[in-house]
Amino acid sequence: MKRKLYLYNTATARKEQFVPQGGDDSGGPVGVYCCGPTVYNYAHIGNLRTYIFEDVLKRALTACGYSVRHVVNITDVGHLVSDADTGEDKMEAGAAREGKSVWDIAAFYTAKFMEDIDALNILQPDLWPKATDHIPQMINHIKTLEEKGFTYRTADGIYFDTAKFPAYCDFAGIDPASLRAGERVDMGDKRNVTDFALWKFSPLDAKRQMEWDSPWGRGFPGWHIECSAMAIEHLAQPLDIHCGGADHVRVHHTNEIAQSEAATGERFANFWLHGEFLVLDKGKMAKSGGNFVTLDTLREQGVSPLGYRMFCYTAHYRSPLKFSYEGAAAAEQGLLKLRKIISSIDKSNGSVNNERVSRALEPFMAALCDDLNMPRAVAALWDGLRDDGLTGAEKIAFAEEADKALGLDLLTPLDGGQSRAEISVEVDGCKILIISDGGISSELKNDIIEKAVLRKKSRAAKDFKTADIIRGQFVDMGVAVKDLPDGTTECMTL
RNA sequence: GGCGGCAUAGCCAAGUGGUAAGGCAGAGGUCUGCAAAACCUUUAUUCCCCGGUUCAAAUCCGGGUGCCGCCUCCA
Repeated sequence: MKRKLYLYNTATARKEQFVPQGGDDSGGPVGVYCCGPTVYNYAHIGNLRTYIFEDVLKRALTACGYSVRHVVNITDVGHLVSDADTGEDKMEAGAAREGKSVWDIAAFYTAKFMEDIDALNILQPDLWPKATDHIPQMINHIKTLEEKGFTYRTADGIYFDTAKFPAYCDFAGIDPASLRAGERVDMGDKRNVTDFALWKFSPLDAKRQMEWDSPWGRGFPGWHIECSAMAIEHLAQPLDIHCGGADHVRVHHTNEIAQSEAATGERFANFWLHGEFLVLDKGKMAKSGGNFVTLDTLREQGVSPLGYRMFCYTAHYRSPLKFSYEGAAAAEQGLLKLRKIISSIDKSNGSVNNERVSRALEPFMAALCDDLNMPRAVAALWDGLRDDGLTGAEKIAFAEEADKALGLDLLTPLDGGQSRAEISVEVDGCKILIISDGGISSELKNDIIEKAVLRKKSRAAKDFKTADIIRGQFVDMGVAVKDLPDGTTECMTL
Protein backbone atom coordinates (compact mmCIF):
# COMPACT_ATOMS: atom_id res chain seq x y z
CA MET A 1 0.00 0.00 0.00
CA LYS A 2 1.57 3.23 -1.13
CA ARG A 3 0.84 6.71 -0.02
CA LYS A 4 0.17 9.16 -2.83
CA LEU A 5 3.09 11.43 -3.59
CA TYR A 6 2.72 14.48 -5.80
CA LEU A 7 5.76 15.92 -7.53
CA TYR A 8 6.26 18.82 -9.89
CA ASN A 9 7.52 17.45 -13.19
CA THR A 10 9.59 19.88 -15.23
CA ALA A 11 8.85 17.82 -18.33
CA THR A 12 5.14 18.56 -18.15
CA ALA A 13 5.33 21.76 -16.09
CA ARG A 14 2.70 20.35 -13.75
CA LYS A 15 2.38 18.75 -10.37
CA GLU A 16 1.60 15.08 -10.97
CA GLN A 17 0.97 12.03 -8.88
CA PHE A 18 4.13 9.99 -8.85
CA VAL A 19 3.76 6.49 -10.22
CA PRO A 20 6.83 4.36 -10.80
CA GLN A 21 7.53 2.62 -14.05
CA GLY A 22 5.42 -0.53 -14.06
CA GLY A 23 2.92 0.83 -11.54
CA ASP A 24 2.73 1.14 -7.79
CA ASP A 25 2.90 -2.55 -7.13
CA SER A 26 5.68 -3.47 -9.52
CA GLY A 27 7.82 -4.25 -6.52
CA GLY A 28 11.05 -3.05 -8.03
CA PRO A 29 12.84 -0.07 -6.56
CA VAL A 30 12.17 3.43 -7.80
CA GLY A 31 15.15 4.49 -9.90
CA VAL A 32 16.42 7.96 -9.04
CA TYR A 33 19.36 9.52 -10.84
CA CYS A 34 20.84 12.79 -9.60
CA CYS A 35 23.51 14.84 -11.30
CA GLY A 36 26.44 14.92 -8.91
CA PRO A 37 29.34 17.24 -8.32
CA THR A 38 32.26 18.08 -10.54
CA VAL A 39 35.09 17.47 -8.12
CA TYR A 40 37.54 20.25 -8.81
CA ASN A 41 36.82 22.39 -5.76
CA TYR A 42 34.92 22.37 -2.47
CA ALA A 43 31.16 22.13 -2.67
CA HIS A 44 29.54 25.39 -1.62
CA ILE A 45 26.31 25.55 0.32
CA GLY A 46 24.37 26.36 -2.84
CA ASN A 47 25.44 23.06 -4.36
CA LEU A 48 24.59 21.37 -1.11
CA ARG A 49 21.07 22.77 -1.08
CA THR A 50 20.28 20.64 -4.13
CA TYR A 51 21.60 17.46 -2.50
CA ILE A 52 19.51 18.17 0.57
CA PHE A 53 16.42 18.50 -1.62
CA GLU A 54 17.23 15.23 -3.35
CA ASP A 55 17.71 13.53 -0.02
CA VAL A 56 14.30 14.72 1.11
CA LEU A 57 12.83 13.33 -2.10
CA LYS A 58 14.38 9.94 -1.35
CA ARG A 59 13.13 10.03 2.24
CA ALA A 60 9.65 10.99 1.03
CA LEU A 61 9.59 8.09 -1.41
CA THR A 62 10.61 5.78 1.42
CA ALA A 63 7.96 7.25 3.72
CA CYS A 64 5.40 6.58 1.00
CA GLY A 65 6.31 2.91 0.96
CA TYR A 66 8.66 2.72 -2.02
CA SER A 67 12.10 1.24 -2.06
CA VAL A 68 14.59 3.43 -3.87
CA ARG A 69 17.67 2.84 -5.95
CA HIS A 70 19.55 6.12 -5.81
CA VAL A 71 22.47 6.87 -8.12
CA VAL A 72 24.57 10.03 -7.94
CA ASN A 73 27.46 10.42 -10.34
CA ILE A 74 30.84 11.93 -9.62
CA THR A 75 32.10 14.01 -12.50
CA ASP A 76 35.82 13.55 -12.26
CA VAL A 77 36.61 14.24 -15.90
CA GLY A 78 37.56 17.76 -16.75
CA HIS A 79 35.56 19.66 -19.30
CA LEU A 80 36.22 22.69 -21.28
CA VAL A 81 34.50 25.84 -20.29
CA SER A 82 32.70 25.79 -23.58
CA ASP A 83 32.15 23.46 -26.47
CA ALA A 84 34.09 25.87 -28.60
CA ASP A 85 37.28 24.89 -26.86
CA THR A 86 38.01 28.44 -25.83
CA GLY A 87 38.31 28.04 -22.11
CA GLU A 88 40.39 26.14 -19.70
CA ASP A 89 39.58 22.74 -18.32
CA LYS A 90 38.42 23.11 -14.73
CA MET A 91 39.96 19.90 -13.52
CA GLU A 92 43.28 20.63 -15.18
CA ALA A 93 43.17 24.21 -13.95
CA GLY A 94 42.45 23.01 -10.43
CA ALA A 95 45.38 20.64 -10.63
CA ALA A 96 47.71 23.34 -11.87
CA ARG A 97 46.52 25.66 -9.13
CA GLU A 98 47.33 23.16 -6.42
CA GLY A 99 50.34 21.50 -7.98
CA LYS A 100 48.73 18.09 -8.03
CA SER A 101 47.62 15.67 -10.69
CA VAL A 102 44.02 15.81 -11.85
CA TRP A 103 43.54 12.37 -10.36
CA ASP A 104 44.65 13.61 -6.94
CA ILE A 105 42.41 16.62 -7.23
CA ALA A 106 39.44 14.43 -8.03
CA ALA A 107 40.14 12.07 -5.15
CA PHE A 108 40.66 14.91 -2.69
CA TYR A 109 37.48 16.81 -3.49
CA THR A 110 35.44 13.64 -3.78
CA ALA A 111 36.43 12.72 -0.22
CA LYS A 112 35.67 16.24 0.91
CA PHE A 113 32.26 16.10 -0.73
CA MET A 114 31.49 12.82 1.04
CA GLU A 115 32.30 14.45 4.37
CA ASP A 116 29.85 17.23 3.64
CA ILE A 117 27.18 14.73 2.66
CA ASP A 118 27.63 12.86 5.92
CA ALA A 119 27.63 16.02 8.00
CA LEU A 120 24.33 17.02 6.42
CA ASN A 121 22.76 13.68 7.24
CA ILE A 122 22.24 12.97 3.56
CA LEU A 123 21.65 9.26 3.14
CA GLN A 124 24.27 7.52 1.07
CA PRO A 125 23.13 6.78 -2.48
CA ASP A 126 23.24 3.15 -3.50
CA LEU A 127 25.90 3.99 -6.01
CA TRP A 128 28.39 6.79 -6.69
CA PRO A 129 29.54 6.02 -10.23
CA LYS A 130 32.59 7.92 -11.41
CA ALA A 131 32.80 9.23 -14.94
CA THR A 132 36.34 7.95 -15.39
CA ASP A 133 35.11 4.41 -14.70
CA HIS A 134 32.58 4.61 -17.53
CA ILE A 135 34.58 5.71 -20.55
CA PRO A 136 33.84 2.45 -22.46
CA GLN A 137 30.10 2.89 -21.89
CA MET A 138 30.30 6.45 -23.16
CA ILE A 139 32.22 5.38 -26.24
CA ASN A 140 29.67 2.67 -26.93
CA HIS A 141 26.86 5.13 -26.54
CA ILE A 142 28.48 7.50 -29.02
CA LYS A 143 29.06 4.60 -31.41
CA THR A 144 25.37 3.77 -31.30
CA LEU A 145 24.52 7.39 -32.02
CA GLU A 146 26.98 7.35 -34.90
CA GLU A 147 25.45 4.18 -36.35
CA LYS A 148 22.03 5.75 -36.17
CA GLY A 149 23.25 8.83 -37.97
CA PHE A 150 22.98 11.40 -35.20
CA THR A 151 26.62 12.50 -35.17
CA TYR A 152 29.10 14.38 -37.30
CA ARG A 153 32.77 15.14 -37.06
CA THR A 154 34.44 18.53 -36.88
CA ALA A 155 38.06 19.51 -36.45
CA ASP A 156 37.80 19.29 -32.67
CA GLY A 157 35.40 16.49 -31.95
CA ILE A 158 32.32 14.39 -32.56
CA TYR A 159 29.08 16.34 -32.26
CA PHE A 160 25.43 15.50 -31.80
CA ASP A 161 23.31 16.89 -34.62
CA THR A 162 20.26 18.28 -32.85
CA ALA A 163 18.50 18.87 -36.16
CA LYS A 164 18.18 15.08 -36.46
CA PHE A 165 16.26 14.89 -33.20
CA PRO A 166 13.06 16.85 -33.78
CA ALA A 167 11.90 16.70 -30.18
CA TYR A 168 15.05 18.48 -29.05
CA CYS A 169 13.34 21.72 -28.10
CA ASP A 170 10.33 20.22 -26.35
CA PHE A 171 11.74 19.70 -22.89
CA ALA A 172 12.89 23.22 -22.16
CA GLY A 173 10.56 24.98 -24.57
CA ILE A 174 13.40 26.34 -26.65
CA ASP A 175 12.79 28.32 -29.80
CA PRO A 176 15.94 27.72 -31.87
CA ALA A 177 15.26 30.77 -33.96
CA SER A 178 15.57 32.91 -30.87
CA LEU A 179 18.98 31.60 -29.90
CA ARG A 180 21.59 33.93 -31.13
CA ALA A 181 24.26 31.87 -32.75
CA GLY A 182 27.81 32.73 -31.92
CA GLU A 183 26.95 35.62 -29.66
CA ARG A 184 28.20 34.13 -26.45
CA VAL A 185 29.91 30.99 -27.62
CA ASP A 186 31.90 30.59 -30.78
CA MET A 187 30.04 28.29 -33.14
CA GLY A 188 33.21 26.67 -34.40
CA ASP A 189 32.26 24.14 -37.06
CA LYS A 190 28.95 23.28 -35.44
CA ARG A 191 26.01 22.90 -37.79
CA ASN A 192 23.36 24.12 -35.34
CA VAL A 193 23.54 26.40 -32.34
CA THR A 194 22.22 23.68 -30.10
CA ASP A 195 24.62 20.94 -31.22
CA PHE A 196 26.97 19.73 -28.53
CA ALA A 197 30.15 17.71 -28.25
CA LEU A 198 29.99 13.99 -27.52
CA TRP A 199 33.73 13.42 -27.79
CA LYS A 200 36.47 16.00 -27.85
CA PHE A 201 39.88 15.45 -29.39
CA SER A 202 42.93 16.14 -27.28
CA PRO A 203 44.70 19.26 -28.48
CA LEU A 204 47.63 18.50 -30.76
CA ASP A 205 49.97 20.86 -28.98
CA ALA A 206 49.30 19.83 -25.41
CA LYS A 207 49.23 16.65 -23.43
CA ARG A 208 46.17 16.24 -21.27
CA GLN A 209 46.44 14.36 -18.00
CA MET A 210 43.11 12.70 -18.66
CA GLU A 211 42.61 11.32 -22.12
CA TRP A 212 41.53 8.04 -23.66
CA ASP A 213 41.71 6.26 -27.00
CA SER A 214 38.50 6.03 -28.97
CA PRO A 215 37.44 5.02 -32.46
CA TRP A 216 37.63 8.72 -33.38
CA GLY A 217 41.00 9.46 -31.89
CA ARG A 218 42.55 10.25 -28.56
CA GLY A 219 40.49 12.57 -26.43
CA PHE A 220 37.90 12.79 -23.72
CA PRO A 221 34.12 12.63 -23.42
CA GLY A 222 31.77 15.58 -23.59
CA TRP A 223 30.11 16.55 -20.36
CA HIS A 224 26.56 15.51 -21.17
CA ILE A 225 27.35 11.99 -22.35
CA GLU A 226 28.58 10.99 -18.90
CA CYS A 227 25.21 11.20 -17.25
CA SER A 228 23.43 9.34 -20.02
CA ALA A 229 25.96 6.55 -20.03
CA MET A 230 25.98 6.12 -16.26
CA ALA A 231 22.23 6.42 -15.83
CA ILE A 232 21.58 3.82 -18.51
CA GLU A 233 24.29 1.55 -17.13
CA HIS A 234 23.02 1.53 -13.56
CA LEU A 235 19.26 2.05 -13.69
CA ALA A 236 16.34 0.51 -15.52
CA GLN A 237 15.00 2.50 -18.45
CA PRO A 238 13.18 4.75 -18.39
CA LEU A 239 14.39 6.31 -15.16
CA ASP A 240 11.60 6.95 -12.71
CA ILE A 241 13.06 10.26 -11.58
CA HIS A 242 15.96 12.37 -12.74
CA CYS A 243 17.04 15.30 -10.57
CA GLY A 244 19.39 18.19 -10.81
CA GLY A 245 19.82 21.88 -10.29
CA ALA A 246 17.55 24.31 -12.09
CA ASP A 247 20.46 25.49 -14.19
CA HIS A 248 20.61 22.13 -15.90
CA VAL A 249 17.20 22.23 -17.52
CA ARG A 250 18.08 24.20 -20.55
CA VAL A 251 21.29 22.62 -21.73
CA HIS A 252 22.50 19.63 -19.79
CA HIS A 253 19.22 17.80 -19.36
CA THR A 254 17.95 18.78 -22.77
CA ASN A 255 21.11 17.25 -24.23
CA GLU A 256 20.92 14.18 -22.02
CA ILE A 257 17.42 13.50 -23.25
CA ALA A 258 18.39 13.97 -26.89
CA GLN A 259 21.40 11.69 -26.84
CA SER A 260 19.76 9.06 -24.64
CA GLU A 261 16.50 8.83 -26.51
CA ALA A 262 18.21 9.01 -29.88
CA ALA A 263 20.34 6.01 -28.90
CA THR A 264 17.75 3.83 -27.17
CA GLY A 265 14.62 4.89 -29.02
CA GLU A 266 12.85 4.98 -25.66
CA ARG A 267 11.85 7.59 -23.19
CA PHE A 268 14.79 8.47 -20.94
CA ALA A 269 13.07 9.56 -17.72
CA ASN A 270 9.50 9.94 -16.52
CA PHE A 271 9.88 12.59 -13.86
CA TRP A 272 12.30 15.50 -13.91
CA LEU A 273 12.76 17.42 -10.67
CA HIS A 274 14.87 20.54 -10.36
CA GLY A 275 16.08 22.33 -7.27
CA GLU A 276 16.18 26.10 -7.27
CA PHE A 277 19.21 28.15 -6.33
CA LEU A 278 20.45 29.54 -3.10
CA VAL A 279 20.88 33.24 -3.77
CA LEU A 280 22.84 36.02 -2.21
CA ASP A 281 22.14 39.73 -2.33
CA LYS A 282 24.31 39.94 -5.37
CA GLY A 283 22.85 36.92 -7.11
CA LYS A 284 23.70 33.26 -7.09
CA MET A 285 26.61 31.63 -5.38
CA ALA A 286 29.18 30.41 -7.85
CA LYS A 287 32.38 28.44 -7.69
CA SER A 288 33.91 30.79 -10.19
CA GLY A 289 32.90 33.91 -8.27
CA GLY A 290 34.28 35.13 -4.98
CA ASN A 291 31.03 34.63 -3.09
CA PHE A 292 31.68 31.09 -2.10
CA VAL A 293 30.44 29.81 1.27
CA THR A 294 31.19 26.26 2.38
CA LEU A 295 30.00 24.18 5.29
CA ASP A 296 33.24 25.06 7.05
CA THR A 297 32.58 28.77 6.58
CA LEU A 298 29.22 28.20 8.20
CA ARG A 299 30.73 26.29 11.10
CA GLU A 300 33.06 29.20 11.75
CA GLN A 301 29.97 31.40 12.03
CA GLY A 302 28.36 29.08 14.53
CA VAL A 303 25.98 27.41 12.11
CA SER A 304 26.06 23.63 12.18
CA PRO A 305 25.54 21.52 9.05
CA LEU A 306 22.14 20.41 10.32
CA GLY A 307 21.32 24.02 11.15
CA TYR A 308 21.92 24.71 7.47
CA ARG A 309 19.71 21.77 6.56
CA MET A 310 17.02 23.32 8.75
CA PHE A 311 17.57 26.63 6.96
CA CYS A 312 16.93 24.94 3.63
CA TYR A 313 13.56 23.84 4.93
CA THR A 314 12.39 27.42 5.36
CA ALA A 315 11.74 27.63 1.62
CA HIS A 316 10.21 25.29 -0.93
CA TYR A 317 12.82 23.54 -3.08
CA ARG A 318 11.43 25.17 -6.21
CA SER A 319 11.82 28.68 -4.82
CA PRO A 320 15.08 30.54 -4.76
CA LEU A 321 16.18 30.87 -1.14
CA LYS A 322 17.87 34.05 0.02
CA PHE A 323 20.89 33.23 2.10
CA SER A 324 22.17 35.33 4.96
CA TYR A 325 24.06 34.49 8.12
CA GLU A 326 21.18 36.00 10.02
CA GLY A 327 18.77 33.57 8.38
CA ALA A 328 21.07 30.60 8.92
CA ALA A 329 21.50 31.55 12.58
CA ALA A 330 17.72 31.78 12.92
CA ALA A 331 17.40 28.23 11.62
CA GLU A 332 20.15 27.04 13.94
CA GLN A 333 18.25 28.61 16.81
CA GLY A 334 15.02 26.95 15.70
CA LEU A 335 16.65 23.55 15.45
CA LEU A 336 18.15 23.95 18.91
CA LYS A 337 14.74 24.80 20.28
CA LEU A 338 13.14 21.77 18.62
CA ARG A 339 15.75 19.52 20.23
CA LYS A 340 15.19 21.17 23.59
CA ILE A 341 11.46 20.68 23.36
CA ILE A 342 11.86 17.05 22.35
CA SER A 343 14.47 16.22 24.96
CA SER A 344 12.25 17.72 27.64
CA ILE A 345 9.30 15.48 26.75
CA ASP A 346 8.65 12.78 29.29
CA LYS A 347 8.80 9.58 27.24
CA SER A 348 7.34 7.53 30.03
CA ASN A 349 4.21 9.64 30.08
CA GLY A 350 1.39 7.49 28.75
CA SER A 351 1.30 4.70 26.24
CA VAL A 352 1.50 4.91 22.48
CA ASN A 353 -1.67 4.72 20.50
CA ASN A 354 -0.47 4.25 16.93
CA GLU A 355 -3.64 5.59 15.45
CA ARG A 356 -3.31 8.81 17.37
CA VAL A 357 0.30 9.14 16.27
CA SER A 358 -0.69 8.58 12.65
CA ARG A 359 -3.41 11.16 12.93
CA ALA A 360 -0.98 13.67 14.39
CA LEU A 361 1.46 12.89 11.62
CA GLU A 362 -1.11 13.42 8.89
CA PRO A 363 -0.57 17.17 8.29
CA PHE A 364 3.17 16.58 8.23
CA MET A 365 2.89 13.77 5.71
CA ALA A 366 0.40 15.70 3.61
CA ALA A 367 2.87 18.57 3.34
CA LEU A 368 5.79 16.26 2.59
CA CYS A 369 3.83 14.46 -0.11
CA ASP A 370 2.59 17.65 -1.69
CA ASP A 371 5.70 18.22 -3.75
CA LEU A 372 7.96 18.17 -0.71
CA ASN A 373 6.54 21.27 0.94
CA MET A 374 9.03 21.43 3.78
CA PRO A 375 8.07 24.85 5.16
CA ARG A 376 4.62 23.45 5.79
CA ALA A 377 5.97 20.14 7.04
CA VAL A 378 8.15 21.88 9.60
CA ALA A 379 5.19 23.99 10.71
CA ALA A 380 3.27 20.74 11.16
CA LEU A 381 6.12 19.42 13.28
CA TRP A 382 5.84 22.38 15.66
CA ASP A 383 2.09 21.88 15.83
CA GLY A 384 2.45 18.20 16.64
CA LEU A 385 4.93 18.81 19.42
CA ARG A 386 2.51 21.29 20.98
CA ASP A 387 -0.52 19.03 20.61
CA ASP A 388 -1.93 18.53 24.10
CA GLY A 389 -3.91 15.56 22.84
CA LEU A 390 -0.76 13.44 22.61
CA THR A 391 0.98 11.66 25.45
CA GLY A 392 4.70 12.18 25.93
CA ALA A 393 5.37 8.76 24.48
CA GLU A 394 3.24 9.60 21.45
CA LYS A 395 5.04 12.88 20.89
CA ILE A 396 8.35 11.04 20.85
CA ALA A 397 6.96 8.53 18.37
CA PHE A 398 5.65 11.43 16.28
CA ALA A 399 9.02 13.22 16.33
CA GLU A 400 10.89 10.03 15.44
CA GLU A 401 8.66 9.39 12.47
CA ALA A 402 8.88 13.00 11.26
CA ASP A 403 12.65 12.97 11.62
CA LYS A 404 12.92 10.00 9.30
CA ALA A 405 11.89 12.40 6.56
CA LEU A 406 13.60 15.50 7.96
CA GLY A 407 16.98 14.03 8.84
CA LEU A 408 17.61 16.67 11.51
CA ASP A 409 18.66 14.34 14.33
CA LEU A 410 15.81 15.74 16.38
CA LEU A 411 16.11 13.07 19.02
CA THR A 412 19.73 13.88 19.66
CA PRO A 413 20.04 15.91 22.84
CA LEU A 414 20.94 19.55 22.63
CA ASP A 415 24.55 19.87 21.62
CA GLY A 416 24.22 17.77 18.53
CA GLY A 417 25.74 14.64 19.98
CA GLN A 418 28.88 16.27 21.30
CA SER A 419 28.79 14.77 24.74
CA ARG A 420 29.88 17.16 27.44
CA ALA A 421 31.21 16.08 30.76
CA GLU A 422 29.16 16.89 33.83
CA ILE A 423 30.70 17.10 37.26
CA SER A 424 28.31 17.30 40.16
CA VAL A 425 29.71 18.28 43.54
CA GLU A 426 28.37 19.50 46.85
CA VAL A 427 30.56 21.75 48.95
CA ASP A 428 29.44 23.42 52.18
CA GLY A 429 25.86 22.57 51.29
CA CYS A 430 26.13 24.23 47.86
CA LYS A 431 25.21 22.01 44.95
CA ILE A 432 27.33 22.78 41.92
CA LEU A 433 27.05 21.31 38.45
CA ILE A 434 30.01 21.87 36.16
CA ILE A 435 29.48 21.25 32.47
CA SER A 436 32.58 21.25 30.29
CA ASP A 437 34.17 19.57 27.32
CA GLY A 438 35.75 17.03 29.60
CA GLY A 439 39.28 18.27 29.43
CA ILE A 440 38.88 20.60 32.37
CA SER A 441 41.94 21.06 34.58
CA SER A 442 41.65 20.45 38.30
CA GLU A 443 42.84 24.04 38.97
CA LEU A 444 40.02 25.43 36.85
CA LYS A 445 37.57 23.04 38.45
CA ASN A 446 38.57 24.06 41.95
CA ASP A 447 38.52 27.72 40.99
CA ILE A 448 34.98 27.35 39.68
CA ILE A 449 33.85 25.54 42.81
CA GLU A 450 35.42 28.11 45.07
CA LYS A 451 33.80 31.02 43.24
CA ALA A 452 30.44 29.27 43.02
CA VAL A 453 30.40 28.63 46.75
CA LEU A 454 31.37 32.21 47.52
CA ARG A 455 28.70 33.53 45.21
CA LYS A 456 26.10 31.25 46.71
CA LYS A 457 26.94 32.43 50.19
CA SER A 458 26.90 36.06 49.11
CA ARG A 459 23.46 35.59 47.64
CA ALA A 460 22.23 33.90 50.77
CA ALA A 461 23.52 36.87 52.74
CA LYS A 462 21.81 39.18 50.22
CA ASP A 463 25.17 40.59 49.28
CA PHE A 464 24.19 40.83 45.64
CA LYS A 465 26.96 43.22 44.81
CA THR A 466 29.57 40.58 45.58
CA ALA A 467 27.48 37.95 43.80
CA ASP A 468 27.40 40.05 40.66
CA ILE A 469 31.13 40.69 40.82
CA ILE A 470 31.70 36.95 40.93
CA ARG A 471 29.43 36.42 37.99
CA GLY A 472 31.47 39.02 36.14
CA GLN A 473 34.57 36.99 36.91
CA PHE A 474 32.87 33.89 35.58
CA VAL A 475 32.02 35.70 32.38
CA ASP A 476 35.64 36.77 32.01
CA MET A 477 36.70 33.15 32.47
CA GLY A 478 34.31 32.05 29.78
CA VAL A 479 31.93 30.35 32.15
CA ALA A 480 28.17 30.84 32.00
CA VAL A 481 26.39 30.66 35.36
CA LYS A 482 22.78 29.69 35.86
CA ASP A 483 20.82 29.28 39.05
CA LEU A 484 18.67 26.22 38.59
CA PRO A 485 15.26 25.97 40.27
CA ASP A 486 16.46 23.42 42.84
CA GLY A 487 19.19 25.77 44.01
CA THR A 488 22.00 24.14 42.07
CA THR A 489 24.53 26.48 40.54
CA GLU A 490 25.23 25.41 36.98
CA CYS A 491 28.60 26.47 35.59
CA MET A 492 29.08 25.80 31.91
CA THR A 493 32.36 26.41 30.12
CA LEU A 494 31.89 27.91 26.67
C1' G B 1 17.53 40.16 -27.55
C1' G B 2 14.70 35.41 -26.27
C1' C B 3 12.62 32.25 -22.45
C1' G B 4 11.32 31.44 -17.33
C1' G B 5 10.61 32.87 -12.25
C1' C B 6 9.83 36.10 -8.20
C1' A B 7 7.86 40.68 -5.33
C1' U B 8 3.69 38.63 1.56
C1' A B 9 5.70 41.77 8.85
C1' G B 10 12.61 43.65 11.00
C1' C B 11 14.68 38.73 8.53
C1' C B 12 13.71 33.66 6.13
C1' A B 13 9.12 32.36 4.14
C1' A B 14 3.99 29.12 3.39
C1' G B 15 -0.41 30.14 1.23
C1' U B 16 -2.96 30.05 -6.12
C1' G B 17 -10.63 32.55 -5.34
C1' G B 18 -13.50 32.58 0.67
C1' U B 19 -11.34 36.52 4.28
C1' A B 20 -3.00 36.23 5.95
C1' A B 21 0.88 29.09 8.27
C1' G B 22 5.49 28.43 10.70
C1' G B 23 10.47 29.81 12.36
C1' C B 24 13.93 33.69 13.93
C1' A B 25 14.09 38.51 15.89
C1' G B 26 11.04 42.21 18.80
C1' A B 27 7.36 43.75 22.75
C1' G B 28 4.53 42.79 27.36
C1' G B 29 3.84 39.33 31.41
C1' U B 30 5.01 35.03 34.96
C1' C B 31 9.40 33.32 37.42
C1' U B 32 14.33 35.51 39.38
C1' G B 33 17.73 39.82 44.29
C1' C B 34 19.20 40.68 39.10
C1' A B 35 20.07 37.42 35.23
C1' A B 36 19.76 32.96 32.23
C1' A B 37 16.34 29.27 30.84
C1' A B 38 11.35 28.06 30.52
C1' C B 39 6.27 29.26 30.00
C1' C B 40 2.07 32.61 28.62
C1' U B 41 0.41 36.69 25.62
C1' U B 42 1.40 39.79 21.61
C1' U B 43 3.39 41.54 16.67
C1' A B 44 0.83 42.36 8.50
C1' U B 45 -6.99 45.53 8.67
C1' U B 46 -3.21 43.54 4.70
C1' C B 47 0.13 40.65 0.62
C1' C B 48 5.20 46.13 -5.03
C1' C B 49 1.92 49.97 -7.86
C1' C B 50 -2.46 51.05 -11.13
C1' G B 51 -6.75 49.27 -13.45
C1' G B 52 -10.26 45.04 -14.39
C1' U B 53 -13.26 40.31 -13.49
C1' U B 54 -16.13 38.43 -9.14
C1' C B 55 -20.92 38.31 -3.98
C1' A B 56 -15.70 37.48 -2.65
C1' A B 57 -8.65 38.32 -5.03
C1' A B 58 -2.35 37.98 -1.75
C1' U B 59 -4.49 34.40 -5.05
C1' C B 60 -7.50 35.26 -11.80
C1' C B 61 -6.83 38.99 -16.14
C1' G B 62 -4.38 43.59 -18.36
C1' G B 63 -0.68 47.38 -17.70
C1' G B 64 3.55 49.34 -14.94
C1' U B 65 7.93 49.12 -11.68
C1' G B 66 11.82 46.36 -9.38
C1' C B 67 14.76 41.93 -8.65
C1' C B 68 16.62 37.13 -10.10
C1' G B 69 17.69 32.77 -13.12
C1' C B 70 18.68 30.33 -17.88
C1' C B 71 20.30 31.02 -23.01
C1' U B 72 28.42 29.63 -21.56
C1' C B 73 31.12 25.34 -17.10
C1' C B 74 27.77 25.72 -13.00
C1' A B 75 23.39 22.83 -7.91
